[in-house]
Amino acid sequence: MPLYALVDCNNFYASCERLFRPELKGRPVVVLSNNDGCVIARSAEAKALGIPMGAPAFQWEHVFRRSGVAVFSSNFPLYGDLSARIMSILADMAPGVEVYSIDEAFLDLTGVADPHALCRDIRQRVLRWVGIPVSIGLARTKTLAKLANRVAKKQPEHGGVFDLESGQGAEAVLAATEVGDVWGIGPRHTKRLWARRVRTALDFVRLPRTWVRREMSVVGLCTQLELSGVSCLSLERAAAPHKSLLCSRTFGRLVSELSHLREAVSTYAVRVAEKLRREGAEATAVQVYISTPRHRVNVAQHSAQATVALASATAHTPDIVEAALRALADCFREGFEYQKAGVMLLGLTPASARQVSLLDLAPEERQRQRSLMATLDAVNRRFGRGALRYAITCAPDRPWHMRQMRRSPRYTTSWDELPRVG
DNA sequence: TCTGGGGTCCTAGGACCC
DNA sequence: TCTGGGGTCCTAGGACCC
Repeated sequence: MPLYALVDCNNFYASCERLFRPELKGRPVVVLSNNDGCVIARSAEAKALGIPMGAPAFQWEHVFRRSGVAVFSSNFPLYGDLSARIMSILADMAPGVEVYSIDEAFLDLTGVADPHALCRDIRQRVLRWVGIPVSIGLARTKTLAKLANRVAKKQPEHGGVFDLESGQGAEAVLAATEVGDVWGIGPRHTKRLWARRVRTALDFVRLPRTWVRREMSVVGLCTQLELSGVSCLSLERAAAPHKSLLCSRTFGRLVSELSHLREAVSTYAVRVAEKLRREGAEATAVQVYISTPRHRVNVAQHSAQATVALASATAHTPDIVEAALRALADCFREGFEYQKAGVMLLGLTPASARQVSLLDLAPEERQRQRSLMATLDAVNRRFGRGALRYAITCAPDRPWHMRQMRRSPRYTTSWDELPRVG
């Protein structure tokens, strides 16, 4: 029988921030999304104050003040660095690891003699070496391991590790879990399931397979089978190459001028092209989207997207910027106040295995472009992002720049911001 | 005044081909 | 009166995840 573990960092971003501010132990901590828009992580104390996930920050400002909540802008370089340290510990200790997200990993513990003991050791080591508390759930399928993880988190008496295969088994846990809390069942399906009086994970398992297949596609069926103990999802040891890459931002304030949108879109195009080269990939199409605020009534709304195909697969920034600006011209309408824009690269292929096309540049010209980009990336790595910049992406302090008023120092990823000792 | 960013997969329907 | 059928590819939209 297969055995999976799900390792999940507790309140990851909040735990990261607290790591460097020990005086915040026991105090409520929240981390805000980009643009300081909404709450994306909460310490246990912040949860106890009733602050929900995704809460708009401005609506909770009074609670932050009244209850002495430590509020941080998000600091993804810091979280990414701590995540990498944790993942490398897992890779050392477990036979198979799938890094599922920045704060989660599945382990394949099939055949391990004492999996529960191993998980306790993992938990101890991550806590001691990195300082981040994790919870671990064990079960015969990934979806059940997710469920077991919830139990490990919610019931401290288990010491942070819960094994669904021992004790009274899965059924009691399924009966005690709301169907919407199951991994793979989102708000839409939850609503429809409630309408059919399906309230718990156990109710869901007992639905006819044919109904689940028809109404929730093979994805829903897979979830149902996994909950019943039949493993459909296997461990993906190697990360699959990306099929698309995106850079998008909400603006610091609304933008109606095309020239500002062109600056923003160019900036995002440059950024996403850097990601593309870091992955060793090339794109075959560029998609741009722009939109006005979602949450307003009585204001003219407009959102649009346009896709421009590239002549051939490329990772050359000027080509990508040019295509993005053409797509933007297709989307843009005069007279609207835009709040957000994004640039997506589609049809990604490995740079090493490119298709030869009649429209291709001469090989020497392509080589010239590649060395130019490699030089650019090297300079920006060495001297910081934006050391070498395209003219159109423009200087700091543009009106569309996002707000980020409360960022913590980049303790582990920026020489200027290392923590001081003594 | 103020509501994130970055992904994946599935399905239905249309275009197109033979 | 009668107006094929099957396959593939692409796209848009929906749903989910963290």
